[in-house]
Amino acid sequence: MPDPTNPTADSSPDLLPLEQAKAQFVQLWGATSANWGINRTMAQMHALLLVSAEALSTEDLMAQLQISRGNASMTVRELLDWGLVYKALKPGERREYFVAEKDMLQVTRCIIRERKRRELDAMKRSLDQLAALPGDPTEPGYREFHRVLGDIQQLADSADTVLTGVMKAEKNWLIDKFLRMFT
Amino acid sequence: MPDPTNPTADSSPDLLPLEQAKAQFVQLWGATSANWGINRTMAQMHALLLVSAEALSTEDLMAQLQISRGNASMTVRELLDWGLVYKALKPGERREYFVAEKDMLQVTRCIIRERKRRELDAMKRSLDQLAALPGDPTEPGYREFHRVLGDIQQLADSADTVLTGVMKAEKNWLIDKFLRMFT
DNA sequence: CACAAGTTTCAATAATTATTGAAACTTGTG
DNA sequence: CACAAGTTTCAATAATTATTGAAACTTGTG
Repeated sequence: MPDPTNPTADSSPDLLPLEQAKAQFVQLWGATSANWGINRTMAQMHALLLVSAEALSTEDLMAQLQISRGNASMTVRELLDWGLVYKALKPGERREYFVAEKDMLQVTRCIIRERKRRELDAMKRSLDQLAALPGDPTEPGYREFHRVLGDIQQLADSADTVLTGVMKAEKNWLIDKFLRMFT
Repeated sequence: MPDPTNPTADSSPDLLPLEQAKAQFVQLWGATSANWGINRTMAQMHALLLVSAEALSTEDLMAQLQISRGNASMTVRELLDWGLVYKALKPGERREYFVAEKDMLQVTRCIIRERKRRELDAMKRSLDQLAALPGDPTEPGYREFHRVLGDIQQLADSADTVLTGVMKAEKNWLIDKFLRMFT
């Protein structure tokens, strides 16, 4: 139900240019996340906190993203779990505030750590199990199947090595190395 | 509606061990894909073709994955688009058969190429647009916002450099380099 | 310990995304 | 060019995933 009087629309003329730019960034980040198996609200909230100069409360997040209290609560907790956002308690205030980790290298590390743990590590375990299944080496497709499996395991190992390396990387180390490698 | 007489269940005793292992691999690949914004059928079909010694027809794919003709047709076309699967026409046969690209380095390249094009390149364009928006540098959050934006652009550039490098990499080059880098 | 302020949980529901299957289309062959 | 074999399209529907919002819970304070 589009409401032309609703002042939260993107191109609303009563937003400051900076606020408009921020809103666009939040939208962009949310849209991008769809391709990566991350839910839109989480990506938008992360984006919003990234470009906020001050800490935001659950109320602020609800208002700015137009989401329910439940959604805001669960999503903020998930961001805390990932290590992408910290609690910022204001002295004398009951209400909790949140700030994003702003160092993008640190952000990258958090994301790699979580996704590696949830996906790559899990997949490697499954592949190992699969490769260990008994089978008859004289069966026609046996050799083919185990070759493909081995190749995938090798690939997973390479990915693991690279991701672990990136996580350990110091600031600038990464870019230096890669530039040297690829140029 | 589970049907205990249905012989397509994973652990069916009338499947050869190898067939069971293949089926498990197809399942694993399909489940993993959920985290990556790739639909399950596409991942399962790719997995099935990867571990098939022979070319498979649309009929074969429908039967083995228990999917409709429409789904099979659209998914196989998508795999062709990505360059992950080739047509294999059998002389004297009307029906089309399909084989997967089996070189995993080549597979990696295809996937990187497509995802980079669809996501990273698109995102970089949006970020550039966003950074070019006019704004008042004296506004309180202006500096903060543009710093974050710049950091993200830098990160995107690094990712671009790395991915482009991987795409150009020769066989073994990649693993050699990475092992040298990270060990 | 009663209460107010705030947070979390989770069943119901909405929104989104994937799949079906029948009709339309294409293509090769007698 | 009629027909059979096969393929593609796409509106309807099913399955999945995200969100709401009210009730239950927690926590700090007078």
